[in-house]
Amino acid sequence: MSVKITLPDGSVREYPQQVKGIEIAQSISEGLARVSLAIEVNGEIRDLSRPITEDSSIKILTWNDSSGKTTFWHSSAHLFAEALEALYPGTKFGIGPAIENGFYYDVDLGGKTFAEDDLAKIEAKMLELAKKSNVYERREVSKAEATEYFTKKGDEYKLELINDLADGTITFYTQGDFTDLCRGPHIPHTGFVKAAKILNVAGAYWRGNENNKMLTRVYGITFPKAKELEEFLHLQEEAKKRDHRKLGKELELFTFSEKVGMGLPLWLPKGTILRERLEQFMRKAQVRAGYDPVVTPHIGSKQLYVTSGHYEKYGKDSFQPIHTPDEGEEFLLKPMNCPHHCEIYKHKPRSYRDLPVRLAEFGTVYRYEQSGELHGLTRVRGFTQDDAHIFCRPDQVKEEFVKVIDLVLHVFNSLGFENYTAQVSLRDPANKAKYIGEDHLWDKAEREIQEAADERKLTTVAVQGEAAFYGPKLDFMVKDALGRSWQLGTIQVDYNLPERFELEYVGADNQKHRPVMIHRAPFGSLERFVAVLIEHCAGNFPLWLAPDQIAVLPISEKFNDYAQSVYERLKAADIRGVFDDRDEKIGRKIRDAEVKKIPFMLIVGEKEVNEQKVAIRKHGQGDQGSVGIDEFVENFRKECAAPF
RNA sequence: GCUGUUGUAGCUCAGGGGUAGAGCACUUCCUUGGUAAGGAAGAGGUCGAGAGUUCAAUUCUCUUCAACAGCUCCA
Repeated sequence: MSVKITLPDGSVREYPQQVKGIEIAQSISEGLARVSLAIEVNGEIRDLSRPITEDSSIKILTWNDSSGKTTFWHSSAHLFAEALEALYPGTKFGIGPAIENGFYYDVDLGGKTFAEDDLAKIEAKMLELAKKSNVYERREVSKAEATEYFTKKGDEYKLELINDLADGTITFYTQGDFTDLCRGPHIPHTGFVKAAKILNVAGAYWRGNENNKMLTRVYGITFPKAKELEEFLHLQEEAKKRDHRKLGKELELFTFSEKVGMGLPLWLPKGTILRERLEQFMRKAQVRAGYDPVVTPHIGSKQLYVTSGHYEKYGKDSFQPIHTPDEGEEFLLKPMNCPHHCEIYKHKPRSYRDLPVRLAEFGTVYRYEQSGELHGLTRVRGFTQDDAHIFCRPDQVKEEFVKVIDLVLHVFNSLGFENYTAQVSLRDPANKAKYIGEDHLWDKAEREIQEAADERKLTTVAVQGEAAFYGPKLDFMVKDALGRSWQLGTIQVDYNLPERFELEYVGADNQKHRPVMIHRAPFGSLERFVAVLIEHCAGNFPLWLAPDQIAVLPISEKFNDYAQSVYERLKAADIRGVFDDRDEKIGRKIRDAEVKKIPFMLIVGEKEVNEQKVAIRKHGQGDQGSVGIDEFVENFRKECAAPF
């Protein structure tokens, strides 16, 4: 008996039945066999040591395959656990999966906390055990046997996991003296691990439930070559330099004050320019797309939010009502703009001919985020949404939704955001109590979102339980410099608030009908968008956004008058910048302007005064030669063209 | 909110039971310099806040506030 094995290049080879992955690798080449970590068999990743019993399509996985890395890191989690058990006997283990960069393991250290040198000790132990090249041995065990093993070991977490597994599906993996409950697969042996680093240690609730005990989550990463670890750590350092919190401070874009309150950003003058440029960009795009700007107050009476359902849903977890001298009168800081916009819609009767009505507002909202959640500008307690609500007829929903997708993509393209994920955020079918509204309307809304996304050929991922309480969403997720994912643009279909606010329009049949609402914010919030933008361009903003576009740098005081006149001419041409007339050498002025990431430096000395020119130096690119001022302004305008 | 770590000058950080230090930034003076840091002097801090231990606390203990990492949450 033999099996037909189809390789990734389409070629088919015959092997004896029970052939092992490693043997296939060897038959291809010894070199491949040496670096093989696992094998993909008909889409399933397996140990190289497991026999293949039927005709299959396979792929030998190495470090160059992402699933090869995943397997490597998962096996490294076991190696970590082995090291931990050797150093700290009695440690109990939760789960230890591979993640995007490395792995983590949730452990119960019985009250112990790690110090710096503990981490170094663990790393050393991991490498010591790796050197033994211990084989990861797979063993199928009965539920009873598995239970017995971990009962004896006294690991209640593993027992809980086993309890949820069906008998006959349980496997153990053993390497060296360490045995773990694990479905696998694993790399052949520990010897592949040549570098290990414990990255950080944090708390994590057992099984992600905040009512459970908090375990210690240890994050680590390993590599098959020491040099790759160095490179990884170097990249991490580089990423940290792009952190918007660091750049925001250095470039004087925004700040926080304990006295003002946590999570309440203070926009500095330079950050405000950035923000206002973005607002202007969006305003123009929205006027073109048929939106009407509106303005509403920062507070609204409690009754408004009782009607919308926000009060019931978030009342206890939000800023508490503001009381007036009048007995029983309460106002809430607005957490959303939609209720206000509903009332604008309602101020007069609407005809089907008027729809869609698109009301847009840069609305500042306040949400009482948990203290541990606050994070620079990406998660704050007061922020401004580029919000709008589209009130339309049911037959217009899809068309309107698609138009909004186009607007979001226009924004992302204009700012060079290419690596976004379009996420269809659905409700959690297991927990419908979290949401308001009727099933069939939810189903309809979810369907419409997916159809609209398909129409624009967006690659989407659907995630359950991520919907807003009043409706499903299409969220545009973008990663920050440190790999954390944030929701920027969002589009939501809502059948519920129109119901709650009793919104109506008169149809062609002269009957009253209920409109549908689309909530949408292409930036999401200005704060978060700016944060991600800062990290995306590392503080080197596109010219049309840069707070300071030019710096005029006289070579000595003698040329200050000419430099000043140059600066005034540029200012008159709406070019933003600084005039550095400090008593410093030109090298110093250049350095300071470079550090501030100012796109253009205009250097003037004796030569430029005589020729009535300016010497141009571009940020990061050095001397560009000199030109007349009018010529510079003209070139600048071309280069500065905003995407609107 | 939870677990852990951290909190010293505007910024980045050192120090440590006897009321504090560096570099950069800032001010003044010297210097008038051609493409990434010229020189000198000066000023600047209740050592996050509150309480306790002590003859003495910025240092030790507790509480609290904030930041950071992760978890949980995110209209």
